[in-house]
Amino acid sequence: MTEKETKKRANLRDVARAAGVSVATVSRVLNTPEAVSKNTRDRVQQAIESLHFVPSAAARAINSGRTRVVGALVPTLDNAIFARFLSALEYELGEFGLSLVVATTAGDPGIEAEKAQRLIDIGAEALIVSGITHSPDFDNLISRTRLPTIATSYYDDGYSLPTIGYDNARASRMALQYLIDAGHRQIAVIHGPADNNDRTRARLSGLLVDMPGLETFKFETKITLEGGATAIQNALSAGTHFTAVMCTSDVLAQGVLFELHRQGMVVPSNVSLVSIDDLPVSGQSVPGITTVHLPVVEMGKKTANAVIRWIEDGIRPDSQLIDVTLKLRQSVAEIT
Amino acid sequence: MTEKETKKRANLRDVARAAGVSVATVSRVLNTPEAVSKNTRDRVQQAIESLHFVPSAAARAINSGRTRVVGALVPTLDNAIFARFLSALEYELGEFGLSLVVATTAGDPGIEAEKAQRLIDIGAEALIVSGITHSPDFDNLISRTRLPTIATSYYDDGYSLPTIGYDNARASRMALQYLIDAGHRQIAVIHGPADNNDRTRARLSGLLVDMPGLETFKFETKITLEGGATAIQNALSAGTHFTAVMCTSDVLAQGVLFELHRQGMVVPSNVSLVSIDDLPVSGQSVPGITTVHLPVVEMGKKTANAVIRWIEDGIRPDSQLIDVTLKLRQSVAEIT
DNA sequence: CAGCCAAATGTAACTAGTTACATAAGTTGA
DNA sequence: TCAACTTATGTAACTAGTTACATTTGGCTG
Repeated sequence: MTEKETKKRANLRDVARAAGVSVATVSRVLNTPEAVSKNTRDRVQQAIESLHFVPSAAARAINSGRTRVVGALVPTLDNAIFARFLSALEYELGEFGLSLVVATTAGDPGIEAEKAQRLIDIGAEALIVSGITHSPDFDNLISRTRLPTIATSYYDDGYSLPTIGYDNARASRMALQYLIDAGHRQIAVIHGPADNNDRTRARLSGLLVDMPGLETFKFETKITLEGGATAIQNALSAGTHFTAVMCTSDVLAQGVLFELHRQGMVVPSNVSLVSIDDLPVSGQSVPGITTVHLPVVEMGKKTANAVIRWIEDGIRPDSQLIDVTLKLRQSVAEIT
Repeated sequence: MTEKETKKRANLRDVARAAGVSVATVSRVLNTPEAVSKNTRDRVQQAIESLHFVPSAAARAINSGRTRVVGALVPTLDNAIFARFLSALEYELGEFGLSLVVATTAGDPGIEAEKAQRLIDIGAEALIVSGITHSPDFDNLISRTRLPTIATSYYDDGYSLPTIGYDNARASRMALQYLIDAGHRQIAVIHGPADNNDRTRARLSGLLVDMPGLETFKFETKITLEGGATAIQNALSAGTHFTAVMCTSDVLAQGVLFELHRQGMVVPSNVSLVSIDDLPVSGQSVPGITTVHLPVVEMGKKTANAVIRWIEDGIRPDSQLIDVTLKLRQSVAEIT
């Protein structure tokens, strides 16, 4: 193996030397080829090919001040609600030539701060996070770097960062109200961990309706199918009477539905079920689950566009409230 | 608004000037703080704070030659099988200080080549792709740039890039064989688009078992719950007789299961069902679906480690075959 | 108190591009 | 035929860091 073969990547100067031109000319071939005569252009192209030259992204970035990278921090990729959001976000950013770095936090503010630091280290031009509850380290980082950052899945006009999201409390109240209107008064509420999760807390707060005779029984569990199944088992064996189950996310509702099915209970004739998210599965399951539609695809688009305006034109976006609607399906029966 | 406020980010020189030291000293405070006296260090730190100084990632990268970014190209984020893979990949890469840029291709080789180019443009140190079927543009790009690239979800020792994945043909044959062993001879096969998808094609090829009396009826559909539901409707109304359904992915199987349920057919007493993927939902659904477990989390880890060795130590990984196993659950009945 | 060494800091040359400005060559018109 | 202009190319100074090497400073020893 000769010295030459082990040598590192060719740079602009190497190409210029090989083609017998100046670095400026090579740069022109790359960026404004029409400004270079066909003859020289071909010669430079050939040198580029034979040296396997690929321009350094870092060197370009240092000049333009742009990395064209946006970072997103989400609790997990395992819940389709985030995957769908990221999918829309990635697509829309891509339309504007921006790339998306995804970092998962497992819902841990410490990990979030760490990964946010890393995203900044790699030169992310903007950050997208979930919710408005973050660690002091994270808050300091954002205020110190003044990096364009948008909080999603949560609307709060008073927050220090622009928020693009929905009213989580309203979403759960809509679901609850539907149960109430159908005559339900004893309701098991199955929700994810409330610690460090302002979306969950907001959804729980939305259930604090002061109504005589209304009883809710809360069961906390992890947001997985299995978590939903375990929680409804607990609810059933707790001996409390309830005619309906309300889940704070569709993954839980799906787990509940499966477990009820397994136990021989039929939705909605034995128990009613409502939820929040409206993942595709809630439209396909049997019965279809009545759930509050969270427009995460729309949120992804709006977030992407807001980010683009912010980093491209320096216009800090206003917070945006995205409307939610209750999707009526077959999982709720009237209590007569 | 004064000139000063609209000015752009502070750089090393600005900090040095403000602290009354040289750029080298500021750089030392950042990288080897112990080499700087407490006094100067504090002074520099203060200047950094007050100027909101954040070191430029690009300038760092230009010196180190490292961006610490890895790019992954997947067909979609909407299928949990890819989300789970990326999740494991991101986690493992993160342990080594690498960030993951995710790009979706919608299974289109043209988009894949485009996004690969963009990943290279932003300085990705390595690429991870799905399968071994790519556009000529993509192939040229990889061979020209010699960028470390690993093909996943597919094992093929003879491919030009290292592959880390499973034997897709074997996976589907395992599922089929299980049906055959249970006495099934008429089998509806529901699969995703075979165009541009070598995983699907390999899975279909695994079904070409030469066995007297064995009949398979193929139905192509899009890989969504709804796609599965539509396909099984078509299979039922096609008038062909089958005692079992084999799906090439769990999302389809789930759609089939829901639709069969909707039609009042019971799995497995009326129809048996097998699949490939082993998403969590197949363990929770009723009945649990017998499906071939694809170890995507393990694949994510192995891919991450291979990438790290490649870019960190220059050791190009060998292809790795990851074993698949049939996960027995309750969706298959014996034909007697 | 000179001499020596280590610690602290500075100078300037790197990394790999882009680009303003200068210059050379070739074309056109008076 | 020479000024005026266009076109093509080169020179060198930027971008924002890192780092090898040089220099200064201070403490300790003989």
